[in-house]
Amino acid sequence: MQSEKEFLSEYRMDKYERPSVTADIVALMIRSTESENYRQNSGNKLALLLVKRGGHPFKDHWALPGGFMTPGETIEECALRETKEETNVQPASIMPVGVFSKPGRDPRGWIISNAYASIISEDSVDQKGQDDAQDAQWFDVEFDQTESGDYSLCLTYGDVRLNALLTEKEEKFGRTSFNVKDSGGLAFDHAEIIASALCMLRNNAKNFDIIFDFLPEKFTLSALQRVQETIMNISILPANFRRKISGYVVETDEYTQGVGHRPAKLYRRK
Amino acid sequence: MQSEKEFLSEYRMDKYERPSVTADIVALMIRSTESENYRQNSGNKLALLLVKRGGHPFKDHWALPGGFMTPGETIEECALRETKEETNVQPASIMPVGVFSKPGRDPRGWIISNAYASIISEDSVDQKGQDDAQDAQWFDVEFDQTESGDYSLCLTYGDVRLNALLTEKEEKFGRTSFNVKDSGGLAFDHAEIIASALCMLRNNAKNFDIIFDFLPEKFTLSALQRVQETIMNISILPANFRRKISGYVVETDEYTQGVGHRPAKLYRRK
DNA sequence: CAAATAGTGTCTCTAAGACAATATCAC
DNA sequence: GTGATATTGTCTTAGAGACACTATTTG
Repeated sequence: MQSEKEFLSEYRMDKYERPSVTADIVALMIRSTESENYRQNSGNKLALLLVKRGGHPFKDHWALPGGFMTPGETIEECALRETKEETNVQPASIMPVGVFSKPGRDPRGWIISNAYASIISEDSVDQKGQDDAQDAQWFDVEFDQTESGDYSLCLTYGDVRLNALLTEKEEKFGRTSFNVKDSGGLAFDHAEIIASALCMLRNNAKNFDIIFDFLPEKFTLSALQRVQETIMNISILPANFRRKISGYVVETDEYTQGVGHRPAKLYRRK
Repeated sequence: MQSEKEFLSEYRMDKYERPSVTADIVALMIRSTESENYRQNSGNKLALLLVKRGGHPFKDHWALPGGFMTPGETIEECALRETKEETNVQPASIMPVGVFSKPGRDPRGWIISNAYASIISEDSVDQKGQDDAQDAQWFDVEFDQTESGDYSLCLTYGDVRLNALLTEKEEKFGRTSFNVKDSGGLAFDHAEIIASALCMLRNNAKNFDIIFDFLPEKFTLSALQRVQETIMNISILPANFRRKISGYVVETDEYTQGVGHRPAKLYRRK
């Protein structure tokens, strides 16, 4: 009779074929857009980090940052490590998006992707340091449902414009999955991953689960409101937003200064 | 300059070390418990399928069914296949629970688990066929929060009683993760996986996302209500449940028969 | 008729959306 | 003062929970 110790010493991992496992990162940030009027608050745009692929496959196409899982780390640690490597920043939080494992999704072979959304707060990003370092750029994100029911994902950076088109495949357990009609030039199945992540982000923004992570520690309520509006692509009446959020924040005794209008109290997450 | 075709023909998958990937299945069913009174409707209990391990490691311990992912299938297909192999039944739906990849979680080596909850409707299970076939058994589930804030997971099948104890580690994005204080004899990190799945199940039962999958195509509203009550471990007033569910069901013109009291209309999912 | 579930109506309370009104700063 | 945002208050409406009541079957 074999003991467990004996069994383990003789166990061969290469008995079965194994896939390569990656973590792919949907790194998201909310950027403020300058307004022409010095009095007006800045607007907000959702931004997504893409990397231009330097090698095959999908050479010169834009792709999500990510990389292979290595022994001794969890898949979440892998996602954090990859985010840090590509953005030079510790994300405020990472959110699991799903496992993408359709055969043929990667021409190199059997590679399955664990997708994570990485929430980055604008103030923590060293815009310069990471921009010239490599072909990584923050793209503006537009993600809308068309009249026909399909979803249009539009990513722009300067003159570069990636326009993907997707159909809703299934809506289960609060997660939406997609079929890609047109990848818009994005590498692999990354259009599908991005759309899934954005849908999930919108769902989680409803209950204030992630909106704090886009902002620094202290923030105004209207900045927080703009984050939720930007993510969910809706507009909210300030009075109602304040009432709903009141249970999730605590006020500090600090105020904004020199904003050209009445200063706002700064709040902290409760 | 190398073309993509050339690159791919020379690409070696074994350049990096790779993990083994499994799908582990939290197969759940709602079993009706007989009542002593012929007039009373049957009660409900949540049941979970466990397999007694025949070989090392964790020989003779109870574990979740599951198995290694094979080339040419998605991880969801793998979960469906494994469920079918262990329960002899096509699950009504599978719900992703999470990826469990902590180093050391499996003594055999680098093995990461994709956990899925499989919802099985009672009428579809061939209780006998699968029971004597192997050491797979349906356990009654009790999952409660104690006064101290910890969670107690109690699984019983006849005289077998597995009693696990867990602490809440984190609650993010509507998902709860756990630390295992006492595995109760369950193999690997399966106590942690089961607790995560049950939490997620409760969350999804709120919005009626999964409760239909536990029942046959046609059902009474009170049966549906008992499913939600069983999963969420709460009790609901029938009048209020009917009002909330009314938008998600359509009535048929059939009724229950010979139940010892007023017959109920059968409904179908909308 | 009794026991049990099926099914309806209504009251209250809370929370969300709409909107009006006031407060306060930089210029 | 003007223009902008900050902040508060209130009206209305939708939905959830509680509860009382009626309906229908089997034995």
